[in-house]
Amino acid sequence: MLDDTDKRLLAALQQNSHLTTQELSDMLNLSASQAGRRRQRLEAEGYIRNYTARLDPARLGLSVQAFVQVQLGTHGPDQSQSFARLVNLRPEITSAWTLTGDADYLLRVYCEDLSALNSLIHEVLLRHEAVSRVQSQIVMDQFKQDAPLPT
Amino acid sequence: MLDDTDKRLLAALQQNSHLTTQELSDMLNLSASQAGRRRQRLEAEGYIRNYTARLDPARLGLSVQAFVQVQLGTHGPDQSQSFARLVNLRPEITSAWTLTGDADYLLRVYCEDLSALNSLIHEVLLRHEAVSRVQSQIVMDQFKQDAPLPT
DNA sequence: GGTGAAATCTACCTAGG
DNA sequence: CCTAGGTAGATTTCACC
Repeated sequence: MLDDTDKRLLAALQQNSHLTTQELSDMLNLSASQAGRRRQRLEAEGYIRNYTARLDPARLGLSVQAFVQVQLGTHGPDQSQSFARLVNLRPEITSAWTLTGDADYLLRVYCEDLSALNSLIHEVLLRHEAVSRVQSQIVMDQFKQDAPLPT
Repeated sequence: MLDDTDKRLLAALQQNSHLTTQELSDMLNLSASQAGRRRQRLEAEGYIRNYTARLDPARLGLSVQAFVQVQLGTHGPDQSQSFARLVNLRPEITSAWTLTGDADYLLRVYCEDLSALNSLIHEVLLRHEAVSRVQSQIVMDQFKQDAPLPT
């Protein structure tokens, strides 16, 4: 199980994974070798899935973010698989979840502009045979952003 | 602007930010010094916001993920600020967005179990004076997960 | 908890277009 | 003059004590 120091270490790495073991050890009141050893143990035990770089969407020219809810009209496994393949092909769709409810999907999308979002909805999603309804909501502001997981 | 090598570098770092400059240079057919320099330049120009560790929610005992939509009944700036403060206080809420529509919020939450989610909804969110409606959908499956941003 | 060898990063230097 | 590749000193990691 995780003690309090483990939790603080995981919280710190979620905010900045480029902390050195020396910096970590200062934050946790540990020696550098102990901080490094804890990090290795938490990685080996599967608490840390991977280390990633977060980009700035606006800096990349991706000015429109949206969540798109999709409902399928026909609910067979074939339709679901075909829809999943479509989702995986589209780079604007960065994440996709299956939600409780009747074949209800939630997509997170990043587009250059509104017309690209509309094109995705009308010329890609609604064109798919199994899709019965699409509803999008554009993100105006993200006022809490990827806070550390509650441990 | 970004050339093709920059884009591939950013895509690689989004999937594994612990790649060494040597590994990056192999992937990009560059020398190690050039790969490191490009990385520095992209950081300095603001394309990379930060480097983070992604944890495994299930490994941490967070077995329930959900998206919660919240509508406020009264729409003044005071109510919004008060609601934003509440959101920031709750560790289960890891992200929060303001969406198009009338004071409509989307929250991403991670809970230990269903009862913790219900407690968050009924004893925290619905207790707030400005909240008029709360609708939650539980994540059954994430079939696309934080793909690299389309560059 | 500490230490040292190995790996890694990065500032500087040189070469080529 | 700008971009690419090489090198060496400094930093960081990690296996061992």
